Amino acid sequence: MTSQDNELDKIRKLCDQAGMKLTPQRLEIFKELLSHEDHPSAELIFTKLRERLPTISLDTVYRTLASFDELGIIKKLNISNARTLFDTNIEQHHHFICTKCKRVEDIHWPDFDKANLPESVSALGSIQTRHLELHGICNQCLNKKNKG
Amino acid sequence: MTSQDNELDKIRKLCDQAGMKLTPQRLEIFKELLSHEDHPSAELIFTKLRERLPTISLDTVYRTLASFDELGIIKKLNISNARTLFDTNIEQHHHFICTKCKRVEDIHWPDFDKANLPESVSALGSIQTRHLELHGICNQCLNKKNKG
DNA sequence: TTCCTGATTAGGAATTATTCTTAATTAGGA
DNA sequence: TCCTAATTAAGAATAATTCCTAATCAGGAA
Ligand SMILES: [Mn+2]
Ligand SMILES: [Mn+2]
Ligand SMILES: [Zn+2]
Ligand SMILES: [Zn+2]
Repeated sequence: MTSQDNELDKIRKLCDQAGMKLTPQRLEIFKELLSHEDHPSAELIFTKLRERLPTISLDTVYRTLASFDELGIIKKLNISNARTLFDTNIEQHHHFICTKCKRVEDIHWPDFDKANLPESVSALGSIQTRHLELHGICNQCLNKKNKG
Repeated sequence: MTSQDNELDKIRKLCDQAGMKLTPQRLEIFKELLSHEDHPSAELIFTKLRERLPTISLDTVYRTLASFDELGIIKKLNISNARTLFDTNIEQHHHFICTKCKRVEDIHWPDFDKANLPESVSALGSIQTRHLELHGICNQCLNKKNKG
């Protein structure tokens, strides 16, 4: 059993539990997501997918990604005010964002994930998730600067 | 000398340093920002401002807020994929965001601001700012739920 | 099988936040 | 006063996302 089969089992179960049909479109969007390790946009998924599924519509991609987000299969990100990105990695992690080239890299920091929040925070409400954004200049952009 | 005079001095100096004229529009937008302790949108500033400056244009508000952001007078926030919010508080701080009502509250956590980042992070590039987003349900929404 | 029903989709129109274009206005310096 | 560069108002344009609707699909009942 390949790792993809494993993932396909997962989506079948999740759709079933949610009472959502696993249509060919949903299945293909899911498979396309599997081939992206990073943070694709709906537009990118749509464009790639159209190569082998020419009749897919952008609306279906948006709708399906929203459903997948609700099911917890992917995560919608709000890290730029341009297009929404989707995270194919649902493990708890954070992000580094290059202010020059907008590159988004995963950051893992389990010690921080476990750290207690200040007391003043619990006074605001019930906290469910924490997400750290580190902004700066990535190495690639730093190199360009030094050379150019 | 009132606290507002103090702030007005600040904007005069900053505009001067940046070689940017302090036009009546920019001054009024700045004064309007002073009256918002929270995270107003460009639209809100525009609407409020139009009451006493009926000819102001939305474009000028957007342009000026972008300039103020570049000068470091305010901070553009990307916490939702709806309208951009601007932070009138430029001191280092973080945010709690209610997933129900979209309320945005400031969080101060100086110990975290001083904490060293993991080594793997410095390998990605040069970090300039850190911004933590805590997502959850605010007390007001929790109360509504219990009552309703 | 055939019919019915509800879910889903494709396609395009609509929405909406933001930016762009352009002509008019402003203010300061020669 | 005249010139020039910066800035503005107004509305058009852009672009990401959502909405609308008719067509398609799939599963169950008859
Ligand atoms: Mn990620
Ligand atoms: Mn704030
Ligand atoms: Zn970069
Ligand atoms: Zn709330």
